[in-house]
Amino acid sequence: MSAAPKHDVYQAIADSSRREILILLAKDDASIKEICEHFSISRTAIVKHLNVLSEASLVSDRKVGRSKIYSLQPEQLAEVREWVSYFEQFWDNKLSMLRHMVEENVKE
Amino acid sequence: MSAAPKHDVYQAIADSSRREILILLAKDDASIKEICEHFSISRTAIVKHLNVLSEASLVSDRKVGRSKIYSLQPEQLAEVREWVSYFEQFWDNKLSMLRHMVEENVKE
DNA sequence: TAAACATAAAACCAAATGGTGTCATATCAA
DNA sequence: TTGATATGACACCATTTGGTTTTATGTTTA
Repeated sequence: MSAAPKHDVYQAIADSSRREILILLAKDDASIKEICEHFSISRTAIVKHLNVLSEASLVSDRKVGRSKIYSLQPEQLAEVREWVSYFEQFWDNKLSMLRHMVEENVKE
Repeated sequence: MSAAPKHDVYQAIADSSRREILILLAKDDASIKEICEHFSISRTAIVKHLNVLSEASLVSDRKVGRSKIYSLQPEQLAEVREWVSYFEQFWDNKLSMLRHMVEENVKE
């Protein structure tokens, strides 16, 4: 569907600032300036984090006037979800059993 | 429940060698030597990865004779699963809706 | 006891990471 | 047109990361 991401999604979500940015964007699209207002670090640092998220295809952006608006694009998180779910059988409980059963049935 | 991990779980799973080690340990406990046999990097590098996983409480170890046996301890992955699942509502489908509904009911 | 084995520990290194500050460019508004 | 605003682009820095090699220690086993 798209070029191989330079930064993989695991690396992208390894940083807590980047995870916070994703949570922010889940609530609403935001410009760089708006995102910066939620953090104490410099704009340059935020932009770097946004670039990492962008390379991992976790966000998209569009230019509007002099603003650059970022949107959440969470599809790549599915890879993480699937990787983690492999391990659920080892720490398990009724809930994850049910989830596994449901997913297996749906896939068929 | 336990001391705060020095390395958090997101950082621990950010590296692909460490993810592979976890997959390996999911199949069976293994000594450092056995783990090394699955990789081309040096034993020292493997030991460092194991230390990171250990600090994140994703593995435990026990000494048996001259061997050190590592075991998977996947409970901390629940944090990642929960974080990721927050985003499912933004990309997913009937399946995640069902999952969310099921979980909400179970928790009550 | 001596050789072989499995791990531990330390010193070192290049590159990546997460951060900074400064200056330039484009756009909007008065 | 001019000033304020929002972003882009650099250059720089300290620390961490992922890797190496070398040397030492503890444990079997022949």
